[in-house]
Amino acid sequence: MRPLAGSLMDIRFQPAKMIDEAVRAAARGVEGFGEDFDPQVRPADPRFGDFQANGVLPHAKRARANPRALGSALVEALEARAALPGDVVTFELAGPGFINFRLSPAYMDAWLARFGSETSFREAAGALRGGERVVVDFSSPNTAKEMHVGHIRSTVIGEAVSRILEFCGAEVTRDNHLGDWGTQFGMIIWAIKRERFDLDAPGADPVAELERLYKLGNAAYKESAENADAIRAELVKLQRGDEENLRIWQRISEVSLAAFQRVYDLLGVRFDEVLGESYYRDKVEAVWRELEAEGIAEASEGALVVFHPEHPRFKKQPFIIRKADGASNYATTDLATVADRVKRLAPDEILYIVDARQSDHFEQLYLTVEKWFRKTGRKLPRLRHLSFGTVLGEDGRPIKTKEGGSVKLKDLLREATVRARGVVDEKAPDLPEDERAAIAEYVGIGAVQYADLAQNRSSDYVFSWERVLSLEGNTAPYLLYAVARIHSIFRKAGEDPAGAFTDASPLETERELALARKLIGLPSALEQTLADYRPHSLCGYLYELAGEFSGFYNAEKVIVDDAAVRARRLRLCARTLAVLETGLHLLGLRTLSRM
RNA sequence: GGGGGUGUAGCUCAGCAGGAUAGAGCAGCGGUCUUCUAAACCGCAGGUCGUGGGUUCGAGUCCCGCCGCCCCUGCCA
Repeated sequence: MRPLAGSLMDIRFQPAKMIDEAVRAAARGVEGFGEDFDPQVRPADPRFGDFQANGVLPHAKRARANPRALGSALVEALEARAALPGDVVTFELAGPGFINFRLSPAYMDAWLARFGSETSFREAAGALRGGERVVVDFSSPNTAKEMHVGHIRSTVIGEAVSRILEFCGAEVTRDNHLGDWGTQFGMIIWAIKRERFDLDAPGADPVAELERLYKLGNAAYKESAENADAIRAELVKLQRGDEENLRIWQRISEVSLAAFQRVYDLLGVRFDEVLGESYYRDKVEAVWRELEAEGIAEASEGALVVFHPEHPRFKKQPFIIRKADGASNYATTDLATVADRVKRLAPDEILYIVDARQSDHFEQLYLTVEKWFRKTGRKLPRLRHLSFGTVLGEDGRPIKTKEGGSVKLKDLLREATVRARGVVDEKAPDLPEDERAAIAEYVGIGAVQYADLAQNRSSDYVFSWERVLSLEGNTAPYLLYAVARIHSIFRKAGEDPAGAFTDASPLETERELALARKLIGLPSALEQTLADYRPHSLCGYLYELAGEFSGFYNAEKVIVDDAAVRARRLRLCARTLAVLETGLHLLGLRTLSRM
């Protein structure tokens, strides 16, 4: 005999799944439902319950049946099966044919007892994406240049998506696909040699020096044909493997990476692989050879291109994989990259966290890879371009400095910290200096990360310091404050959030139940976030949870004399803390115990 | 010209494969600190969901037309 789908002895991390399975099983025995019936179990408006099944309505429509009649037959079958006993969840037919489900307070207590820490959440969530291998391609700055605001969304979203995937059981490879083999190197190398610039003593701000040298070379290139020839010659020497130029190039990469790493450390970003375009330089020949041999690529206007005759647009718009001058471009390296990743890592999915302007490029890349891999018998992973919009200034134009240049990421993060410091000094002047500095960094940088993540990634967003660092609304400071307040409660109570709270009496008040309901919504929030890789879903959930907590905190005294009430409220606090901290960590933020 | 994105409250945004009375925050107005952090909470007010059709029991969500803004459209990435 199969164990019951739900019982207080066997608490599932995802109550929605428990309900879904029970409804499907019940439907199999009811006239009018087929195997294809999808109950469409969703989190519900609290007015109606914890979950609702909407599937009866569209099913009745297809079957030209009365939805109420179908619905009540299904509800009866559900009652008869006892897979969802009344001490676990109650349900009823409502409205035109919805089925509303309400988890019992006893079930909520049991859930809170069973799942209580980042570790237990991680274990349970591991089923969501267990066994999948995913490559996440993100950040990808160009060496010899500063990281600027243009890199922030890719970096922050990529890290958050990676963390969430890992948390849900996937085996993730984070790859920083650096732009480290471009034409800029001819200019820089030329300028470095001319200045006899010492790359081993590059000064306080090495990347700024590199940018200066690049500009010098760039100006010289335009200045005279003689310079231009010399600069091109340096690039050719590098690409042919000239030892000195390769050594300079290598040093430039090291200096750049060290600077990137400082930004990554602030943002909590790490990579498993840093394979820039240079890594693929001996792999592009094979791409050209294979695509030509398979008849996928053709010569056109001197270049090697791929057309897709079956596609309305790409039958005319070429995917250029070799320039007329014989050089590779990013299409070439992206093709080589997919082949290399498939060979080494055999991923099920590759995610490209790249801005929306490059969607044509990725569409063409996928079409090409599909044909190429099919013909050559390679395993085709799912390829997904997770596009995102532009960061705009308050004038609605892409964000720039007053001078019109691009805003450097390290300057942005520094300004965030400085601004946050001002608030900390005002709000918490009694804390020691070093702690105020730490709070300012966590809050300031977290605020910038969060502002980016809380926004639906597909739209542009307007960056405003006032809103980012606001202490109200869906912001990092608000969430971090909620976390700090909960820590404070435990300090005051002299208890440990990791405690067992065995004395806890059953949840009772409306506020308690509402908060518990929201806590149990974590799995649904993770699922929804993963469904389309949109971290703002998780942000929205955390914000609602923090709001629910604030309401609870304001209405119900936690530290009370009655030991049982105190224990159950402390347990709610501990669980809220665990979910908030888990969620914020998944987004890449660092949390605080005081602020 | 073709394609993609976007248009929801004064502002910034949510609204999950169509589902129950469209939600937040800011700004505005009014309340709440002798009690666990007031960086908080509670309340009031604010909407022809760009626009015109269509599909159906039901449309902010799907389809078609139109309008505004952003972006892409052969050798940058």
